Amino acid sequence: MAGHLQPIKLDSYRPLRELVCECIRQAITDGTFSPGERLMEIQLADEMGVSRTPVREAIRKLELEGFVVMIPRRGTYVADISIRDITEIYEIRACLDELAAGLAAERITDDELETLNRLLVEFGQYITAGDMEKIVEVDTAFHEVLYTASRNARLHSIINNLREQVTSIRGRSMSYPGRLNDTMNEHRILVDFIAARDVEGARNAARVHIENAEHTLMQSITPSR
Amino acid sequence: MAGHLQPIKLDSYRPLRELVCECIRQAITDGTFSPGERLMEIQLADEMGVSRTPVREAIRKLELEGFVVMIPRRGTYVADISIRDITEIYEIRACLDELAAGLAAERITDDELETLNRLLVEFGQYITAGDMEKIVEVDTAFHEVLYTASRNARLHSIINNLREQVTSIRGRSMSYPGRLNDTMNEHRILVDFIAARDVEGARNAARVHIENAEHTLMQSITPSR
DNA sequence: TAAAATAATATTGTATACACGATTTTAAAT
DNA sequence: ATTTAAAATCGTGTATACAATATTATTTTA
Repeated sequence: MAGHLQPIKLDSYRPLRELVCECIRQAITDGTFSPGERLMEIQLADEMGVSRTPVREAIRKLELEGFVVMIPRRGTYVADISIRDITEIYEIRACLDELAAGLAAERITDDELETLNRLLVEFGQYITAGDMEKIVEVDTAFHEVLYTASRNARLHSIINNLREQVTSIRGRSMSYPGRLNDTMNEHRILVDFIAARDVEGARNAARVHIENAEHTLMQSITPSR
Repeated sequence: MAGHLQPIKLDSYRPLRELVCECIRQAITDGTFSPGERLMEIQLADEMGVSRTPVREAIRKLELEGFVVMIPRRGTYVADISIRDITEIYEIRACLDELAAGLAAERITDDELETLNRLLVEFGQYITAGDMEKIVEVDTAFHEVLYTASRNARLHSIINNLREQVTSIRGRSMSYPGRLNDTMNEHRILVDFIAARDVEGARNAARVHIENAEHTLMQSITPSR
């Protein structure tokens, strides 16, 4: 096993299974658990200081979200992401992000537009400062506002899920030379189209952005082949 | 409570939670449980002759799939579908079915194409015979082959989930005058474009089909307003 | 020594027991 | 009669216990 999990702090009012689920998901996306690694219920439960019951329910959820793979009677394994997976995910995302951008161009509020512009400025500042943690935070906030502006909660959650499925490897893509600035520029273009209420322009900008992101991700995964 | 559930037959090798999950999902989609109805774990467990554990895990899954809504410490309720939900779902489906049709036009095998044509013929025969059960069966098989042909398993499962979320009310849409024949014709057009490997044509046909299905569904839900 | 069979162990699947919180019912007071 | 408070009831949340199965280790046999 790669690393440790911190014990669950049950200060919250939320069900344990939720906390446990987030804890394991976090551990998967931040690399504490490696792809293919086996997750054993008793071990996880002990490390987090809870019983197997909430752990099991959390694992069921993670299975649906695609973070783990369950083989009945055999156990649970951290999902391994393949080239094929990335292709599938970005095939769908190109389509859904295009949809979301078009809807946002029609439905976004002035407040949200202002927030997007502010986040873009912050994004640039953190690139200059080289603060990776903040960059990820601002990027996440940016997409959150964008997808909210589509006014389609299901669309929002489907895209979020697809995004999360590649978070474990997105780090590599972000450290790809020049990719951060490209990302910012592509976001800038997208926001400008949305601000102009140009649906077609926004859709194209979104598609281009996703296709570039996929391309970089692929490059950073298969570096020297 | 509306109706009864049959006890789970554990002839199978699959985990109980899977069987229980399908049983409850079936009961929701076929109307045994009404929207808004409360689902109580002990009661469900007793009716199916199992313990609460697999029932709970099944409910977690159904929550992720959108069939039930859980309020912590309060209970589980059958999800109620609203006009807003339908709008959201079909907004996404128009986009994803378009994608799937385009991919299928590129990737379908001759065998699959043959199957689609055969299913279309059967569809027409069952319309003439007025056999609703068989119509649903053939329709499901048709879409299954189509989405498989897209060669994108995630896309397949996302669309399937969106489809299932409206199954509880799709019955009304299917009994809408003339809709079945329209459906068949639209499928015919789609298959012809796919057979001709015409990606753009297939995409358009798919979009039109979904938009029409949504329109009919809306009509049949708000009949006299 | 290698392969197969059998025993031991570990882990998942399911059931049950207990704890906590919410809701409802009942009683009392205004 | 209505409102409030308290207690009882009911259901979910969590923990633990038991059963079934898969894996590993060991022993036996070729």
